[in-house]
Amino acid sequence: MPRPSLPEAPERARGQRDPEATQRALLAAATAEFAEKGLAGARVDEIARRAGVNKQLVYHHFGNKEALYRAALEQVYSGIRAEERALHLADLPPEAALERLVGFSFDYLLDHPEFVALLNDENRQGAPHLRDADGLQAMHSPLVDLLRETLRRGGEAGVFRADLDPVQVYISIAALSYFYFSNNRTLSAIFGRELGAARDVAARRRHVIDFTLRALRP
Amino acid sequence: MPRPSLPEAPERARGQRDPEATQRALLAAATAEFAEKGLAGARVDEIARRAGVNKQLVYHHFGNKEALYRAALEQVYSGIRAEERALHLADLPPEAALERLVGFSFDYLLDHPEFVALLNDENRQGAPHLRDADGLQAMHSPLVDLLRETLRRGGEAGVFRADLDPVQVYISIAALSYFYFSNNRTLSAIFGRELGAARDVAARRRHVIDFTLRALRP
DNA sequence: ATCAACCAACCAAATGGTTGGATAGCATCG
DNA sequence: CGATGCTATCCAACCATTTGGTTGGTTGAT
Repeated sequence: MPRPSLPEAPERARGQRDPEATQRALLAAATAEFAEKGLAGARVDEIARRAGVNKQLVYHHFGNKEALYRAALEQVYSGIRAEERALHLADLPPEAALERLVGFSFDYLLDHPEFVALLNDENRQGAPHLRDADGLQAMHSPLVDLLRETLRRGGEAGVFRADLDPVQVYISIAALSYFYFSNNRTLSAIFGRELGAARDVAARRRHVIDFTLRALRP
Repeated sequence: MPRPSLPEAPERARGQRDPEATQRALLAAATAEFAEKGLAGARVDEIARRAGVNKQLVYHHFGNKEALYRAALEQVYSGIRAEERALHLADLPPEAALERLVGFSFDYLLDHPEFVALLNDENRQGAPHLRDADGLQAMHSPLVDLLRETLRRGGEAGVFRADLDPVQVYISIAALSYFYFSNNRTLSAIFGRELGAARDVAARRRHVIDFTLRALRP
């Protein structure tokens, strides 16, 4: 049985209510709109249209445009955190664990361009919405702890340097993948090469893993 | 004799004209405004106010808001390209040359936050303005050629791997510095540590150089 | 050398489409 | 029936762009 509605639109029998589905639809529409156009460029009318609901429901359920933006930000953040927590690296030998960690960082950004776009916009503004987000404490990525432990194990086993700062390494791992996606279009323009093509993406993935592992060797 | 005017405002004796100074002032004001608020968030009124000229001059000299944005983008790009061309690496041994190259990339972004901010905004939009910029051909960074040559020399001397792709290495070098600055606020929030402080910036600079040089070793 | 024509630089105010948000009322659920 | 989800309609503020000019420098014919 095919669903004719937009993917984001809540399915609602005539005259029925489903506030949770409405909020989900609004959040999904908002995430897409804010990712495409940023906070300033996004239009509340368009978000409501995409969600298939009346514009006033934005104000009813979220308060105002900026609060909706904050909700979208928090949601994409909690999305990546959830997947990060599902990574189990303790079972793997240090080098394999690190390869999985780096690969995960790369793959997640590849699969979630809206995360990159939203974070880009938020950072250009100076991250004012993330600063006073509720779950800021819980936002600290579990990856840093996983990384710290992996580096420690690798240091003991003699496959990694022993004097590594996990925070610096974490930032570098994130950087090598994030920059490739966030600046993909300008890089493609500069190099006259379509870096978004599957072939180039795969080559970049290999390079990032290789580059990182080599940098960590003793 | 102190000048009471804003730094961006053209000095103009009463009733005098100076179209070039006006355009410079508008470009400077536009760069700052677009960097702070993005294309969508920037206000033409505010740009004119910052430049100390009448709003209509934006239209007289540049055509419209988007053309002014493009001009600002092209200007910041030509700024970094100019400094890149001033780098002479051929005289240095490969490792020293690479250290200088990486250090330059880092320092330039540190000193030019408006470059990072503008590029962030342009990329989130999908880089439509850079795509049809006039000097696209001339935009190809001379750094890639410098890097290619440096890697070749290092490969022959046995201090670098011989199978390195200069484009991938260039992207990685740019990434390690760019991401730190572009995402500085969210990283600071996540780690609860002020990564913009001079101490942290210096530590990052050392890390980036070290990380890169180690990754390139045979 | 003078001056009238011309045009770029400049300005204040108007325009009109857009947009975030408000108001008022209807519908449905518990 | 009271509270909450929801819709239609409205509106004041905002904002990019246009209009309709004035002003000052330059040019070329006299």
